[in-house]
Amino acid sequence: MDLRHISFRLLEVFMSVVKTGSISETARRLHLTQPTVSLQIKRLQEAVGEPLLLIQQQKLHVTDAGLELFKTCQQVFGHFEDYEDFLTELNGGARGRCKIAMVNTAQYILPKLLGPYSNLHPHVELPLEIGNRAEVLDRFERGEDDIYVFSHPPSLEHAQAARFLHNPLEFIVPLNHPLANVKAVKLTDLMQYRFLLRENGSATRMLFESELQSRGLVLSDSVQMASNEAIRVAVASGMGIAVLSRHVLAKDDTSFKILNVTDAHLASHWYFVMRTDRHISHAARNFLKFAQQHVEQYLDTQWVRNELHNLHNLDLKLINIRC
Amino acid sequence: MDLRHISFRLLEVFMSVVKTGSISETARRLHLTQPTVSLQIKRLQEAVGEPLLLIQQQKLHVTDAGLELFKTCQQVFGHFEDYEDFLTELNGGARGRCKIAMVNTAQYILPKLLGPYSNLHPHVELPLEIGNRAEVLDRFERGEDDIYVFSHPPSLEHAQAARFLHNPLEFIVPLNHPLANVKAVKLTDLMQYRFLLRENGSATRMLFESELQSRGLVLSDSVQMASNEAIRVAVASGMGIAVLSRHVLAKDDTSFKILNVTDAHLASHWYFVMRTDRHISHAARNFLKFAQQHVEQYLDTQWVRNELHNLHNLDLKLINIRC
DNA sequence: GTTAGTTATAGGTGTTTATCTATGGGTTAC
DNA sequence: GTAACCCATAGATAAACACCTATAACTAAC
Repeated sequence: MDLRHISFRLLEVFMSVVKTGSISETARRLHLTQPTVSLQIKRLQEAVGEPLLLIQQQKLHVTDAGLELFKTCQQVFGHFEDYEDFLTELNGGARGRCKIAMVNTAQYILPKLLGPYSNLHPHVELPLEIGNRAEVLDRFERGEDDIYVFSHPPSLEHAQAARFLHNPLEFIVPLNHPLANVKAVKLTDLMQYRFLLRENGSATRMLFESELQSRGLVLSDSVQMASNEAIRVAVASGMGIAVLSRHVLAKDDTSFKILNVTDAHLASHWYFVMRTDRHISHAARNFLKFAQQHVEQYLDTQWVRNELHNLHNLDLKLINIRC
Repeated sequence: MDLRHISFRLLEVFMSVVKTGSISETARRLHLTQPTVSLQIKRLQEAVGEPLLLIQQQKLHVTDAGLELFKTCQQVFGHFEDYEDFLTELNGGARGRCKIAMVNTAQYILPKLLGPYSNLHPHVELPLEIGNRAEVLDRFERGEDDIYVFSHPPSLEHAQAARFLHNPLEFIVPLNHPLANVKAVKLTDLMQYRFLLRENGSATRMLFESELQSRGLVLSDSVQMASNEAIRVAVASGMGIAVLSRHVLAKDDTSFKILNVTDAHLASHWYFVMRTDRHISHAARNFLKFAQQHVEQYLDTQWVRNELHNLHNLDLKLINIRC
């Protein structure tokens, strides 16, 4: 039996012949001519090396080998139907994987969207990668993930990005800090204090430092710390003051004080970023659609800046990835 | 998803790529060139309408859709392997159907062969048809069965036949018959008695009547009866005398007497007959082979005339039956 | 920076295919 | 015996396929 050159079309034709018990009838149903069907069956028989149909008493008769092949075909087509169902789910975004890499700070925000999404589509795998800006940029370079989350979008080629959330920065000081109860302070007032900063390259730090530079200000003292959490706790315990994303600060957290800095309103935005040259999984596409429709619902409405519609010129790309 | 033009070869190639994780390696293994494999995969992806493989970090990576397709293919090939096993059994004659039609008298003989054969190949279906000569000839005409058993072979076109057993006819009389204890009788001595005969067309009767005709003898009285059994019982109960196949008479049956007719040794042979224009099932072929090898073992050796080797120019014919 | 290894693409070729139309032989039904 | 079916075969054609070679582009390793 040599199936190499047997196509599924051929099996379809064969099955129809078995079902109708007639070559002519099959031809009519499949909009073919009778000789075509005759020939197809002949080819199939040659491939199988066994008679499948024969004529007895002027009637088409299915041999044992033919009947068994018919059953086999039923099974096979069943499997492909299952596969088609799988594809449908995949296309509907109900299944698959959406790999997301985000910078540290985003972990205060994104889970609010991921939670509801994951509940809606429990079969979608959502592996998350969290790293500092440099690490996430690396992953982007290598195209390891479907979606990247940055504040301060990287202006790389092959990148497309869209905002979804405002990202205001706040100055925080310990409760017992001299400025803690001052109603309005200026940026220059802060320069004399020790600043606790994230590592170089962090979007928050970049934003802050570029503001300082543009105003010709210089910090008198700074300490580098690896995480927002560490900085928040360090500030609360009096180690210094800091600039942190509003989203990092719980509303009811009274272990520090937020300053009202009247002459500096630092802010960036949170972006979903994707490579334009990579295939975008259905799950990823679907998650973005979900985000577009539900950011207002699941994130603080006052900060939402939903520009995700900009992304939806994503179309399915097949394998020719390198183009 | 449009599988119509997808051949099994294509799926094979795809599976190899998934297994090796490399297009080039697959090309080497399947003795193809790398572009060929590349192109095949591309075609398959177009047919499925979904990316199956993509390149991540310079490595070929199977997508969810690809992996699922791979699993589907495994299943599908599994089914076809099962089917191939089935065909193998079929070809070995271990499975299938061998439809046999025989004339009444043969039912005293054939079961002795069919029993052992059926025990050897329990999966072979052996539907038997039993009828008088005219009925079996009809079946032959319509090609309803694989094998026919006749004494006195029909000289039809599209028929091939081979002997396997001698079929001597015996004259039997009731125990209290005047000739019952006569050592040697002549055929003419019998003409005055009432003969119990099978229906017209029966091989036994044909043989007997042609013998009478050639000798210019005429029966004085005869009664027609439908079965050998009926005749045997009727003879035993004194209703008349009869000519019957030796094989119909049990060796230890003492309810009648076999005459020693010195001037008439009527005999024919038992034949397996087949149509030459019909496909011969593997099971039928196999049964004939079995018969050829085992007639001596299962039938009375003294009567065996094994000429079945004459049949074994049977070769497999595909559907073009009408030729 | 050269080499050896990927994969994709372009272009070419002989073969196979999926079809068709036309025809012939056979059967069934009237 | 004619009409209306059935199926098989022959012959033709355009498309698709299965391959190839040659080449380009990219990466990893030396």
